[in-house]
Amino acid sequence: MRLVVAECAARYTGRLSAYLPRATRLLLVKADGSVLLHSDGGSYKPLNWMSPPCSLSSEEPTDDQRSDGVTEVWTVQHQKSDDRLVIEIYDVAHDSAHDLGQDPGLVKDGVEAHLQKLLAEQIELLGPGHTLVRREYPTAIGPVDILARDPSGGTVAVEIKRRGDIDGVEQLTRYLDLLSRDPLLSPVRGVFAAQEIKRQARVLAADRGISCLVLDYDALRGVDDSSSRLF
Amino acid sequence: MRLVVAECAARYTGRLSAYLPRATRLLLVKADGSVLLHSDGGSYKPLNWMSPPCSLSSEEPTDDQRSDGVTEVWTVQHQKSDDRLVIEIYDVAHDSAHDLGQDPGLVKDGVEAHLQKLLAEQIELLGPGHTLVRREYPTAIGPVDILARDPSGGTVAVEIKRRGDIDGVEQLTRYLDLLSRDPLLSPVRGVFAAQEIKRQARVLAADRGISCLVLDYDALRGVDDSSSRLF
DNA sequence: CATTGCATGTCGTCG
DNA sequence: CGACGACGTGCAATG
Repeated sequence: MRLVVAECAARYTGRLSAYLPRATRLLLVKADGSVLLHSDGGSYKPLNWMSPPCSLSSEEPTDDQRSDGVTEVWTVQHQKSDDRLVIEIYDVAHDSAHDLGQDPGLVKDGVEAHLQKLLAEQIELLGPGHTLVRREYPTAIGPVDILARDPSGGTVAVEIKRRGDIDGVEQLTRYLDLLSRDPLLSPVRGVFAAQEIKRQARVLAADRGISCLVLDYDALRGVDDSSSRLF
Repeated sequence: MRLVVAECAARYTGRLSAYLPRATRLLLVKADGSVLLHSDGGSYKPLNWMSPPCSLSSEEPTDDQRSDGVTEVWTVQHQKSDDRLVIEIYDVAHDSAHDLGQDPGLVKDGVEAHLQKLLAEQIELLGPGHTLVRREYPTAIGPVDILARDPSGGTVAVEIKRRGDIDGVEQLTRYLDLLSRDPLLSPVRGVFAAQEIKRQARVLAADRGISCLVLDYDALRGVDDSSSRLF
């Protein structure tokens, strides 16, 4: 990894065209040739960048550029597309290289997957007498998160999201359309389950006869946590 | 901006829990206190990070940590939530600070906006005799990208995307449902326009009687480019 | 300030 | 390798 702090200007052309006026920034060159231009604020997204696979080449400035104060020109060209980032470098304040080695990578919990597992284990949250058919019930247009039976023999299709948005209701609606054509499953009721359900999603769900179920992650985990069980 | 290259381990807790095992990484501390942990690969997304507004504090390691080789512990706490990033620092290979000043920011072209403008100017792409009513035609559920009239006096609602996905068809369907209730507009036909239209979106559109229009950005620009005009 | 929809999204998984 | 959905999505425009 090479770290350069320098006054620079940059132009990106590819899926769009963008220009970055002259200012002092961090230029981060990774081992795979990818480049990030960071300012001293904003979020984790760089002002401009080139993703791997790409190649970096450095050239001498033209006479015009040199008279403007440019000391070096970097061209970062994407390997598989015509995306290109051209960086004009003026004064360099810092330049260092570091060997980082391979990174073991991030270890993280699932979220939607975890909610799905927990709700499947506590299927009675759908109402008394409900039984699980299966998680990830396959259909022609994709898997339904949870399929269950209610006590009267009807089917319940559950769509689970971390945040319940209008898109999730649309998705569940498509599943319900499809599933209710199957005489072995019909009638099919829909349940939209999420940690938080937006007002618009709630309205759309109500309009389509879909129930909403707010999931309390901590409560679900609490019941699941064997250390908190009494039996 | 402070740049630290060090062997470190990190734990994030907040919307999820994640752990980053011991390895050498870049720790980038911005002026607003935000922190990015980058490895020497991947794309512009850091392995772990804390977004502003947040505060960074450095503490002495506990005896256990010290005996493990930890020389310093950083705690980055988000101001408005309980998101927290704790970084255990082992050997430090590099540590430098730089004054970058304010950044003028990125100047970029629009994309969907540009496509919308170009299609509005070349509305005959919808078919001969079509006329533009207006761009961003307002409705109760949001603006329709383009509204036009066909030669028979019917209305055409156009939804424009850079990439035509199933969501865009759903969005257009909601507009069509709403618009066709207006006797001044009815009948309303739908056109789904994008630079690239996915197969599933195409199928769903066909099922709902919506036409698909693939936009060639270069061709649209070519016609728009005054230098290429003959008149 | 909350909501909405785009993004040079990036990143995983699965066919 | 492409497509599909989730994301600690981030981010700006908008009511």
